[in-house]
Amino acid sequence: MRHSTRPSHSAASQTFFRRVYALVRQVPRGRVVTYGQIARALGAPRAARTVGWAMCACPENVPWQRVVNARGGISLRPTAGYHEQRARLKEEGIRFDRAGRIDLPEYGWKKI
DNA sequence: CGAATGACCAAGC
DNA sequence: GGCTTGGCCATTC
Repeated sequence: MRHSTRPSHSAASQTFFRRVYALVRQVPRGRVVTYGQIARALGAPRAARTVGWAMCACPENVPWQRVVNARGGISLRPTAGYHEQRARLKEEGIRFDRAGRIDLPEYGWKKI
């Protein structure tokens, strides 16, 4: 559907960001995915940084807290955002080890 | 259009 | 286990 009267160029573009958000929205509660996984799933295995940039501008309907780095850690520096993400994940039942990292084999979203 | 940006990643010490 | 370095890439200015 959609013949969308897009202003011009890039109907296929749709912006990489948008696809990132669409994917993150599918991550179930209590599960996490990494930036690299998202990049690979979108066909851009080397665009993990871009995924991170996308999260920086992520809209409200996206469970951004479920996106962590390849080591199972929270990428945000120990700021308010860091504590909020950690609190939200704990609230979803996810446990952190002493180094503040998540066990990806256990909590990683299997579907991706 | 060139340069800067950034919530990454893998490899090396 | 932790810190540093170089490479990556879509988006913004």
